[in-house]
Amino acid sequence: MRAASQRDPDRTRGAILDAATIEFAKYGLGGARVDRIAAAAGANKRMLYYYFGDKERLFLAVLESAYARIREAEQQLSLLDVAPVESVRRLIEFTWNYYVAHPEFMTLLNSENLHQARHLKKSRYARVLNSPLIETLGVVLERGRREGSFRPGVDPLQLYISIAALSYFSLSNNHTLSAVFGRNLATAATKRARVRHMTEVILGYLRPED
Amino acid sequence: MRAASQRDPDRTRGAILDAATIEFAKYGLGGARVDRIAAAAGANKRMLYYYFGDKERLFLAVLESAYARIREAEQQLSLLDVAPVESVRRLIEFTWNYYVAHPEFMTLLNSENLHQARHLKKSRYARVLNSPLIETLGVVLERGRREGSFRPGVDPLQLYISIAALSYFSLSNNHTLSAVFGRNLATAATKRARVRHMTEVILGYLRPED
DNA sequence: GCGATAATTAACTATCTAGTTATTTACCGG
DNA sequence: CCGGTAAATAACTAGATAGTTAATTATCGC
Repeated sequence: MRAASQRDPDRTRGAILDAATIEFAKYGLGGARVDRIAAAAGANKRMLYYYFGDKERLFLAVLESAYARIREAEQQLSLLDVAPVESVRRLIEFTWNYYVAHPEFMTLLNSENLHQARHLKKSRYARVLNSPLIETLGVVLERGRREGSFRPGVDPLQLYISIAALSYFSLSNNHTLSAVFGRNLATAATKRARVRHMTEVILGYLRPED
Repeated sequence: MRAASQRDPDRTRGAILDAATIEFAKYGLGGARVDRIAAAAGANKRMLYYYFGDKERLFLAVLESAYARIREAEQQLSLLDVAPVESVRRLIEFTWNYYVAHPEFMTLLNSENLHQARHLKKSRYARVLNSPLIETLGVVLERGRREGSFRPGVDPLQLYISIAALSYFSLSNNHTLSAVFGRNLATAATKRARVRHMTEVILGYLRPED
């Protein structure tokens, strides 16, 4: 630990990255303003270019750090320590809770998809961003099948995408859904109903035939 | 029908709306440029303000027309003419195909959600946009339950959201998913596998107990 | 403590951008 | 066929915007 000093590259870089995460999440890549990022970070705008090159590379750094955080959180999940059904339930709830706690992850991904993932494609990190969860989920599905609680032939990647989809869509599109259906879908009660439904869908699907 | 003339308010207005749909879908609200919209529409930029007021109100007009188009397409679906299982299958495939054919619908919605649906909330149209499909789906679910092919207690709105979610997420986030999992999820084969999986998830969930 | 270098600052610029002003022209009812 | 109005045009502006230049200062190894 270095004593607080007038210069601290790590702190400055980190403050810019944090401010950029908030700015990009709030306004998208096109709507984000580098001046606002610098001001929010309490840094001179020049430092943004000093550490990240330009706005687009800063955006990539923001994306990479957002992915790193969700992967880190996923590591805390101990899916192999509990029964398969409980394991899937846990994954669904984790996914939901993570998106609720980190809505910026969704808006950043939306922005990146608008741009056809052109920043992420340049990432030398991309490999690392791949979730090791898919393999673990494969083990869980196989265990569940053997003990008779899951159907056979479930592709873990497809299932993982479906679990993400159910939470992501209802949270990310919550505002337009609420506006169009004329109901507030963001209350505690409607959120609980949504988690219950999603869990029923996935576990209902996984039930073996007969 | 008026003969082609040098002036045609409907054509000009329509050309601006079409160009704006493409521009907003491609760059988002923040990244869209009114000069590009005017140029693409072959109209003087001033006409954009003449017909729509400003950029934000143009964006709302684009959103409203996009919703009107999907609701119109939904009307073509005759869900009550076939058996319940076939009806749900048809809804899933319709949803998928519509998003595939109209990817701009998803990016426009993402943009609007980024801005917390603040444009749609101002819309005097929003109510009308509410889909009558939910009621129809309720009838289908009830029929299926009575004939023994569906489980009881399924909320039609929740199911509709889940069906939309499964297609929407995999298409909208296709680019980041492909980049992160190092697989091309946009080939004809992977798309077919996705539709098969989604259908299995929904119909598997809807199966009655025992 | 000193010289090199990394970190930081302020001021600047060329270009872009949403929106406006002022004017012109096509068209339609009478 | 003409006068009023709706539709369209061109030129402009004030402020914003990403990125740069050039100079300054703190820190660290020696």
